[in-house]
Amino acid sequence: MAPHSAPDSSRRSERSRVAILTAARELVTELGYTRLTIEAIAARAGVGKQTIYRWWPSKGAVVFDSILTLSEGPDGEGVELPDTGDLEADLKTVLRATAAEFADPAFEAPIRALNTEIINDPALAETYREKLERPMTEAKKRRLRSAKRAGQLAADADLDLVLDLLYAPLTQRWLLRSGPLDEAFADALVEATLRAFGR
Amino acid sequence: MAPHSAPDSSRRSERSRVAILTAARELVTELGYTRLTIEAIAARAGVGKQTIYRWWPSKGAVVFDSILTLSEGPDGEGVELPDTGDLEADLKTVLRATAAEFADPAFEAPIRALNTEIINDPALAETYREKLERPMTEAKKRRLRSAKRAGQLAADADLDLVLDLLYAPLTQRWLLRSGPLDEAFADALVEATLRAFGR
Amino acid sequence: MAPHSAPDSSRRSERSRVAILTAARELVTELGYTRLTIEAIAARAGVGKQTIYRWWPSKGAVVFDSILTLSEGPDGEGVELPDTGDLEADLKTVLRATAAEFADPAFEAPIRALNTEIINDPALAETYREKLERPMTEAKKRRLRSAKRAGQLAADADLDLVLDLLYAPLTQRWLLRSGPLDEAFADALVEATLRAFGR
Amino acid sequence: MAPHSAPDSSRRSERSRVAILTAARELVTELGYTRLTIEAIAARAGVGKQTIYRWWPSKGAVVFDSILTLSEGPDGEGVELPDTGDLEADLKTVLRATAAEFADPAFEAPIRALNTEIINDPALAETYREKLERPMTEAKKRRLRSAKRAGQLAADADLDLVLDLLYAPLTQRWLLRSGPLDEAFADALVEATLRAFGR
DNA sequence: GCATAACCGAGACGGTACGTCCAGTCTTTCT
DNA sequence: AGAAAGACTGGACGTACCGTCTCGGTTATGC
Repeated sequence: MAPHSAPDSSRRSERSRVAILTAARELVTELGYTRLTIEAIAARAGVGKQTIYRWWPSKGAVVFDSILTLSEGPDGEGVELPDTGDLEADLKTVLRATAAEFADPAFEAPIRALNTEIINDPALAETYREKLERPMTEAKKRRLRSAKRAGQLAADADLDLVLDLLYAPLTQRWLLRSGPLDEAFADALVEATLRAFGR
Repeated sequence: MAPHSAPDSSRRSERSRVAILTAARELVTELGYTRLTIEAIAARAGVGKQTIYRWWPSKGAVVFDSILTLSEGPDGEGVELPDTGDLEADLKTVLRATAAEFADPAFEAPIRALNTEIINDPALAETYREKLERPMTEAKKRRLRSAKRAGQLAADADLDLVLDLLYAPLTQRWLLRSGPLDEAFADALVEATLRAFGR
Repeated sequence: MAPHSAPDSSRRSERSRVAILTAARELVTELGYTRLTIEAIAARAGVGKQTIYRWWPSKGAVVFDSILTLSEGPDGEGVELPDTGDLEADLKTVLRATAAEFADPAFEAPIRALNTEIINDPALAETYREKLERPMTEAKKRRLRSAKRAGQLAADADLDLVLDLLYAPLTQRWLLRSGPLDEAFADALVEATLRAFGR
Repeated sequence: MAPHSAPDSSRRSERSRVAILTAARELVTELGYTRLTIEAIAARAGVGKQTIYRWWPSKGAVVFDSILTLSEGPDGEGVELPDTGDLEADLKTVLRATAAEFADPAFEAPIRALNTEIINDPALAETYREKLERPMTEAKKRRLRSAKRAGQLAADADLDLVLDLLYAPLTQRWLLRSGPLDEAFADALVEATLRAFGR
């Protein structure tokens, strides 16, 4: 079990912890991050404000934790990308799925909230990379290494750079709403990246 | 001259307008966007709060305008990228410069503030693209079209996609602090992109 | 007009001032002083809490002011005791009236509140003596001096002491509920005091 | 021994009881009654809050009990006033001593606290009269009856009234800080009272 | 050339939320 | 079972800002 989902202390009320995280997730979806308040979370969760302040240092930290619980199945570590043997097809599948996820209104508000916080809070950014991004990044790199072995990716390709080329434009367009986020765009990203690093 | 820098009315006090924008720029650097308040801007500018509310709809709009004045020379439209005839060299120059700008503490706080607002405010995002991004994008595209003519870039290359590949990873790394932002990274981005779209 | 009933500033909202004082008076009667809260006063008065904190330093000060307005007719200074020429009869009238006032539930809660505050706050006690007690004391002394001139009171009687003997036992019994507060007691106080200082 | 000073149960920790009462007495002196909190008492006494709530119904009750222990010698009933045969001299001695006690800073805070509570809590007032006041009152009355027998006090004097005249002005002046509390005042009270009830 | 209306600085106003403190209750662990 | 410890819900505290609203005091035309 991931450590953040366990009580920090044996005295801690699991009931309250879950109620707070649930309320935060709901409210950030309903109101957006800026209009979300600690008082509203406490009220919705049926909890004293002090219980929130006792266990989280800031609104951002609560929301962050509430998002962590979203993306966490029974086995938080077992993320794996499809590997059909065809790198281009697999990447297109994955990027199309990511683009679709960005369009899902249930994810939109929390993820924008998360990014808002991360931009302005280096400490939270560090936690984010550790807890959320790294497992995903590792899974992606495993797929890319498999592609290298299969001769579908240049052996000397910098995997971090490859992932940046694939994902940064997608995230950027979504965050700044600077262009369409359709499957054509996802495909074009994959194709361009593989032109740069393929073989 | 851009309309936002001109008085909206002949009655408007230019002295106050400048004082407010200056105070906003200073305070966002000192405090960060979140801790910045309209009251503090008014106090620092020696201005009544109403004068701010009269001319700007939100804190974000003030900060946005204050950043506009930053990036505006005597002629806001005349941005031009270097064109030595060597696309790769020119792009590396420009991307290295962009990376350096991101590291400048005088730019850091306001630009983070700007991005925070843009993520959460679609209307502001639209204005941002119109006023700040488009002129830059146009200049970049002019340079890329020149490269196409010179046979240094594929004739059918999607210029928006090329620019995304070049700039999104840079911006992303800076915003999320997810990796080093050095000249090697800038160069690698240019090289990869040209491998994908070169010839 | 007494100074405390005028706005401290030309900007001050008379409507709010009166609403706050009225709400305080009502609430102290309904809830008692201890259970009275600034938040409740603000809510009942339809006023922001800050408006209370802007003009009064403490809950005690608000309640005190609200009581001042109680005991203030169109002419705050013109208190006068009856003077029929018969000191004993007049004092009995006045002390009986005082005892009756203590029994009036509309006065009970505020006056207990006032005493609670005065006991623990020397600054408030000073204001109390200045604003509420002194006018009353002066009126009482005027009556006693008239009695001296009429030969009904020893010429060398210490008027402060006489007033203490008359009033302190009454107030004490009421505050501490240490005995009956009836007309017989009031009469006995007057008789004893006149035996000590009469002629 | 008075019941409040004995454990209410054989299980009760005498160590905790004493620690709580001591902490309460110290804290009321240091902070005054209003700023005194149950939490602070528990912390200073090294005791769980529950232990206080288990044995006392309110903050006032704890403070009251802590004051009882102050005024309680090995034999709580054995108070006796001096009886030299000279009533006036004896009363002056006692009233001067009372005035001096009021001036003692170690007594000041607790006794003000006690009065604050008594004014607002009829139940506590009853207990107060029973436990603290009555023994003192009885002792005083014994001395006055002795004076009656000696022909120094009118045989039909209402002893409660006599005591009110002697003590209420003293207590009043101290509580409301309405005048000097010196020996001259104590003497004048005795003299006036004996003029009213003497012979 | 003088009124008059928009703008200005100032700051009080009704509110909302903050982050803290404490009340009084409940639960866990130890003795 | 009582006690120390301390987390819990709840509610008030006093503060900071929000965005709105007067209040006088300049301007700066436009009648």
